[in-house]
Amino acid sequence: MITTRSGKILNYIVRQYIAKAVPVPSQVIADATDLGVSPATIRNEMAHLEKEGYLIRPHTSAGCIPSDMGYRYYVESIENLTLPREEQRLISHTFHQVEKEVEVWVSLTATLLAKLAQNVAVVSLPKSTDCKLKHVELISVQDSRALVVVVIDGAQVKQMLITFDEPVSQPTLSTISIKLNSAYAGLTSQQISNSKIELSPLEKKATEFLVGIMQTEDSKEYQEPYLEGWHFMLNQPEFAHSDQMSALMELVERRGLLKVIAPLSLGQRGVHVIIGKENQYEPIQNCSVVICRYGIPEEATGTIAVVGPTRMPYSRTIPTVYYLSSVLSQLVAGLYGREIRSEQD
Amino acid sequence: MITTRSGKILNYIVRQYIAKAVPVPSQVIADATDLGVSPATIRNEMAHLEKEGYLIRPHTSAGCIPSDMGYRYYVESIENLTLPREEQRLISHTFHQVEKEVEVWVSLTATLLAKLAQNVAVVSLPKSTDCKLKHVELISVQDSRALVVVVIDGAQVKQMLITFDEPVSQPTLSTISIKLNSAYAGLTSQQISNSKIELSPLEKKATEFLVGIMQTEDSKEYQEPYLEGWHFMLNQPEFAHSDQMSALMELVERRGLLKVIAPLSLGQRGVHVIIGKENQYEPIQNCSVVICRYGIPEEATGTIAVVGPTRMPYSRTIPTVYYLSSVLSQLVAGLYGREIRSEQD
DNA sequence: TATTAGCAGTCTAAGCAGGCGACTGCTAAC
DNA sequence: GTTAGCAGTCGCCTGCTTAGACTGCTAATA
Repeated sequence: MITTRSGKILNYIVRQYIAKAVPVPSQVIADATDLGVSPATIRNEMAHLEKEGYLIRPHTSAGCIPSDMGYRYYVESIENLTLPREEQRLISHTFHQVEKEVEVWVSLTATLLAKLAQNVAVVSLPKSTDCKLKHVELISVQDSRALVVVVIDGAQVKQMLITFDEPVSQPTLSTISIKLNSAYAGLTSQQISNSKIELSPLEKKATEFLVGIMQTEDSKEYQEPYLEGWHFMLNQPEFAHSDQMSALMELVERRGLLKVIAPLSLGQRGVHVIIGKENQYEPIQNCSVVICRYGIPEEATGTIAVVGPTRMPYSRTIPTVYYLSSVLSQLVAGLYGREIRSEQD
Repeated sequence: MITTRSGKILNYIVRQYIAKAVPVPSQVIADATDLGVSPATIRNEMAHLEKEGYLIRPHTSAGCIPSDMGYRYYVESIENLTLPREEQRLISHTFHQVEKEVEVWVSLTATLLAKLAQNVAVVSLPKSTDCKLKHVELISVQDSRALVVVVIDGAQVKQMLITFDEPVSQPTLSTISIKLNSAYAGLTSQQISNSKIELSPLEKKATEFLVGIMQTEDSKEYQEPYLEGWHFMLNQPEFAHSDQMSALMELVERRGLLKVIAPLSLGQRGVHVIIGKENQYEPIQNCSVVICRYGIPEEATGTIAVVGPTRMPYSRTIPTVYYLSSVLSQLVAGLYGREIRSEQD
């Protein structure tokens, strides 16, 4: 059971350890806090906290470091912080200066987040649940080859090469484009493949590809997120000289990171923190993940997250993730022709 | 001056050191080579090679390791190897199984290359020197907002959000698209902005954006290459416990790697190897780069490279890079409606 | 002159002992 | 419940020693 005083002590230990990465001795706590008690008393409390699992002692004659439980307590105590106005302004300013493209926004978010959180940032593109066709265009590349360009609701653009059995001219392709657009605009891949309009063989083939692209898009979960900030992690004392780093990177490069962390945030609003062993997958069990969904619920959402050592400056990371997610949400809402009121304004 | 015998010895030392990562003693050389001389003689030769700068001795009582010069000698002696037929087939097979998209090809190349070379692979998208417009399309997103989708020669598709001063309907946008296409198709950004046709204010604005996108594309040098294989590098004994890794990663994440290595291969055909201090930039001076251009010279080219420790299996890496570059060249040629004969078939 | 055997010399890596310093845990007093 | 004080523990650093791995040199040999 945690009392007011032991809570204060635990809190201080976590903050101090996050800042300095060395075990915190009782003397320092007595000096730095306003509890007005001696180191000996602090030690008694520390012994309690250790017994209850909030602290870990690397060895008998050393100070304490927080356990996952200790971090958890700390994180619960600091939630709903907001980013200083000043930084908020700086961030939105940066977004106003770049091209208006989803990819650019997401990539910028990753860069900013990595820099601000001094850790690995992971940001996925917003993904529609069941994407709707906005526009399709066929463009000749070579005699019998053409490019199918598909614009999906939410300003996503996908393309694919298609090879017909015979040479097809651009005018023919344009005619097909017009027909497909008028027939399919606004529909989902499901609806398109169910539609019963008359199609020439060429149109049929184009439709097949169109449906294929949209289905790929529908089934694409958490692919190729934007990743930044590896070097920050390598600079952390707990990773610099270990080979855990290598395992983590391999996970990432096999496109596994988002698959591992994203499900944790599904269906829940707000920022979530997963600490150490709370993670299900071994390679990140000495990491913490600060994660949040963004976008328009039920329509198009993405994931934004920070991965770092459990010893992570949560009090900065959490509001940063939160603010960036709300900025991204607003931008994405624009693409879908919606306006959402930011909760933070 | 290198004699036949000292050449053989140097060669063996390099191969052995690449394989084992430990200094090579004279005894081992005497045992493993067919020179029929004693370790003492080998030592004399080694002393020569050291004096001339081909070898380095980590300390007096240790075997030798190759210097950059030593690696250079070795690399010169093994160039124009080819990949075994079997592996070639395996690779092209893999390419036949994926979607026909440049991004997918390039990404697959990076993945394969990293795995085959067991090091960091860097592959940039092919870039046209002066890109030509293939097709442009305006698609309504929200009342006064639209998406400009631009297809560039070579199957690259770019898009950008545009905001008009007033709401514009999709039919109006379609009309503009048709006009712009008939006027601009096949032209470069230069030619488009010079063209003197009558334009409505809306068309003018669309043209501005179109030109903007194309110019961005023209000026985009070596941006956002596909990178894979970091974890292999972390596993290398020379990087596992050093912080050179961190510097290298930072360089990469500031989008600097290709800028650093790509100029080295410009205007030259074939595979190039840059060893250690031959690199101009400090963070990669203990790395080697195996690099090659691919694509259609004077039209659209990209870069494919492997970055790894100077102690790198060149005899595998060089042919792998070469073969993958020729595969990519052929694929890209298809997109531009050309056929090139592979030099390797 | 080129090669070689043999040995002394050099340097690393690994293991051990001792001392120092940093904290804690405990105890007994307040 | 709190505290001072002290004994005890443990990690870390230093210096020392030893074993082992190679080389460089020298003098003999073909």
